[in-house]
Order: sequence, then structure tokens, then C-alpha cells
Amino acid sequence: MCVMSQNPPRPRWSFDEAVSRVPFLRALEAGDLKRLRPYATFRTIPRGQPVWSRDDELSHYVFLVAGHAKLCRACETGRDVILDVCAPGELLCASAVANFSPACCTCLAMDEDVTVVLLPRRDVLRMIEQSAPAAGALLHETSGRDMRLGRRIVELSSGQVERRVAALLVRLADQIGATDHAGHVQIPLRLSRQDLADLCGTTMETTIRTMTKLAREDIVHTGTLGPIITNRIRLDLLAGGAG
Amino acid sequence: MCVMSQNPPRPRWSFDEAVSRVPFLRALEAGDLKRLRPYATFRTIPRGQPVWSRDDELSHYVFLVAGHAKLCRACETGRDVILDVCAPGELLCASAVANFSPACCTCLAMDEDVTVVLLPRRDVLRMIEQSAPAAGALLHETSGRDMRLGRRIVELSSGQVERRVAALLVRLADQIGATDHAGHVQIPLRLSRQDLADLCGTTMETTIRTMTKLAREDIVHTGTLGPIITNRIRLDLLAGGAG
DNA sequence: TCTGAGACATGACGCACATCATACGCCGGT
DNA sequence: ACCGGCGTATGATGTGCGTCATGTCTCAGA
Repeated sequence: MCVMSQNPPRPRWSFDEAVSRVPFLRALEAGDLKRLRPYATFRTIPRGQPVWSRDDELSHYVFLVAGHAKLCRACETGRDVILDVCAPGELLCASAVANFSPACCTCLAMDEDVTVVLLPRRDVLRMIEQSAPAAGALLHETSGRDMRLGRRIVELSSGQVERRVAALLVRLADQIGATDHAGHVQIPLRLSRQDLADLCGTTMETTIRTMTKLAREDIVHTGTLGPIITNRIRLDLLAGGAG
Repeated sequence: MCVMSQNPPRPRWSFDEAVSRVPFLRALEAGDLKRLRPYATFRTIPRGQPVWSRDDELSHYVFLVAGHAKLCRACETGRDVILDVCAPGELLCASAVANFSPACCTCLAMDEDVTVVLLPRRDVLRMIEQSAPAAGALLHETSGRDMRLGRRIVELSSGQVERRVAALLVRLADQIGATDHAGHVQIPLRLSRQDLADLCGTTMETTIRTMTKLAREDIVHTGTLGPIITNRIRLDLLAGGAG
């Protein structure tokens, strides 16, 4: 299903560490966690490598423990689409696993050494049959995904490219950004120009022009860890409420 | 929460009728259905009226029994976005109900006398706590929604307006279309030009030009019940795999 | 140290499309 | 029968953006 990192898993990726980072696991009762623990496995994937590929048969629920991952789909026209960028703690895919169907997208690691925990479908489904908190936690997870995908649709429909880029950056800032003492917002996510283009439904050249313009106007700069928003008010205006 | 139709509900909107049309209800065991039945209520909403409005507090899971509904959000720029069009049998909103948060969009009836069944959140949550088929059915429902929203993102990212319109029509044809003896596909959904524009992230004028062009090329026509695809092969080509 | 690959950047050009304006047809109400 | 509102349609214009090409910089490997 995916390339297993050659280096053995770091000792700190214990099940308890995963529990501390994954809301779904935190919501489970002690008995459920105990029963689930022996079946959980970990994988660490290098940047750019797939967690899974499109049309893979998925037999595990996959939660992100560390790093970010993107859900991609290639179109026949050659253009790629990024459906979503997932943050630590989130469920990577529910639809294909729940429906016993092949994966409809490819999941790629976006940071070095992205770590996921895999929970077998059979054990998860048995657990939610027997446990109210487990079922509620999984529903909470999938409804969170719904809201994020809905927000993506609003971004993509918001108008011309500059507004779509602005809307994306505003949302990423709200979702995973960290504000420093100067009021700047660091988005800790290394996004190439092609990534931004795939997220905003445009071409890499147009995205480069947009980001260069935003840098020239001192609104957004690109740092080594990811975009830095230096004028959040202006960016909000450019996003026009779609962020 | 919404306008209640002045005419009393038609006798045929019984709970049994709702069960026959809503997959989630069909998946429930007899005992669960029996316990749920007294709490289910029905509403019939005229075309254009809201099932609920943005920021409403939702206390019920709402399933569509008859007709279609659209989930809309207005942006600060004045542009409206249609997040999704829902078909009979589907759950209209899970996120806000599950998360005890205000509705993030407005739900509007798209046909005359759209009918919904409302199931109180408390009773649904209690039921999925106690019943494996119920929890599985609700997860199946929300994961179906994920896949549809993912497909919407692909449509919106597919390129220029004509391709986005084509991708939308291809998907609607697959989802709710009916093929007649001549091979034409009737999409039984009255969509105004403004609706199509809101679904495709463009303006009403551009959509009118696109639909007029498609009609001139004898690919898609607009009938009284909704769009009619007269050349599915050409439309697939225009959609470029994003349908 | 040198080279090649990958990512970012810029230029030129032509088409797509948003915006604003106006016209037409249909339907419902008076 | 007439009028007004709504939806569809068309025209004109200017800006946005996709496409193709070329240049520059950085980094890693030989």
C-alpha cells in the first residue's frame, strides 16, 4: 500500500503518543483503547511519497499523527487537484474505508517523516458497534471533514485567482497558523507553487505571479517553513469573506 | 427554523414511505425504527423557501424524502455559492447537528413541495449508541457526502467555465439522470442560469453564453423539467474526465 | 568544482471572462 | 388587454489568465 520507511520507527511513536495527538483516540474509553492497542500499527513516510495511491484497497482507518498530508487526484486533462490538506490528528480517509471501495484519491506526505497510525477497519467497526463514545467520535471526525470540504468549495468558487489564493491562505492561517509577537502569521506548511496552483484550480505560472505580487505588496511572503502573512487585514480584504 | 406548508401533509408522507425512500432508515433494525417513529416529523417546503437558514441552531437530523434541495452560502462579495445539490434519500446536514454548532449554510427547496423528515438529534445519537447498524448507516451516509463534496472540488478545479459546466452536468446525469429510449439523458432538476453559475463558480452571463453554445452545438438543451443531454459523448469530452 | 535538475520568475500573446448595458419573451396580476 | 417583474439572451469593452518560451537561482551528486 505504501513505502515503509527504512529506518525503524522512532521510539516516541508509541500508541500513547498517538492517543495524545489524535482527537478520535482521545475520545475513546479506556477499555476500548486497551482492546484497540494491539492492532494499531505505525508508518513513517518521507516527503513526496504516498501514504496510499488512488485505487488502492484500503483496509485500515488512517489517522495522521505527525506532519501534513495532501489528498490529490489527477484529471485526464493532466491537471492535478488537491482535494484537501490534512493536519496532525485528522482522519485521512473515511469514505473508501467505510464503503469497502477503492481509494478515490492519492494521499501524499507533505513533510519529512510524516507519521500515521493505521487501525484495521474490522476492529474499528466492531468498536463503534459496541461503544457510544467511539461512534460519536468517528461521526465528529467525519462531520469535521464535511465542513472543511465545504469551505474548500467556497474558496474555489470565490472568484478570480488572487481571491482564491487569498481565501486559501486565510483559511490555512486559521486552521494551522501560528501568530508571532509581531503579529505575523506563520503557516507551517511547505507548499510549492504547484501545490498552491493545485489547491486553487489554476496554473503554476499564474500562482507564481500572484504570490510575487502579494510579496511585492508586503502581504504574504514565503519563508523556509511555509507562507508568512505579514498583513492579515489586507489579505482578508482580498479574500472577500471566502476565507 | 423554516416555513411550514399551510396545506396539511399529504397522507402518503407516512413514516413507512420515508423508510422506503431514505437509505439510512432502511438500514435500521425493526426495533430501532419502532422506537424512532414517534419522534419523526415531516415538513413540506415550497420551491425557493428555506429548509433552514444559515446560523440557525439545528436540533434535528434532516433527511430529504421528496424533491431536491441546495446548500448555499453567500459571500461578502455578493456572490453566492451552491455547496451541493441534494437528492431524495440523502441527509441534508450532519456537521452542524453533530457538532452542536450553528448551520454554516442555507438549505433551500429546489422543487415544489420538497418534503423532509426530521429526526431529533438526541434520539438519533441515543440510537447509534445502542445499535451497530444505525451507527454504520450514519457513517455510510456521511462518507457518501464526503465523496460527493470531493467530486465537487474536482469539478470546480477542472479548468475553464465550459469544462466546469460540462463536469457538473455529467455528474448530475450520473447521480440523478434518467436515460430515455433515444439515448438522451434527462436531469430532473430545474436549475436556473443563476443556479448553474453558483454551482460552477462563475457569473450568470457567462453561464448563459455557455449553455447557449452547448444548445447550438446540440449537446445539451434545457427542457421544462431540467437539462437534457443530447450528446453524452461530446459532453464527456468537454468535461475532460472531471465529471 | 562543475553540472544537471528542479523550482521560481518573467515575458509575450491571444483567448476567456467579468462587468455593464440593453433587448426580448413569458407569465401573472390588475 | 395591458403592465410589470423575472429570467434568458446578446453586445461591447477591458482585464484576467492560460499557454509557450526563456532565464535565474539553489541544491545535490559526481
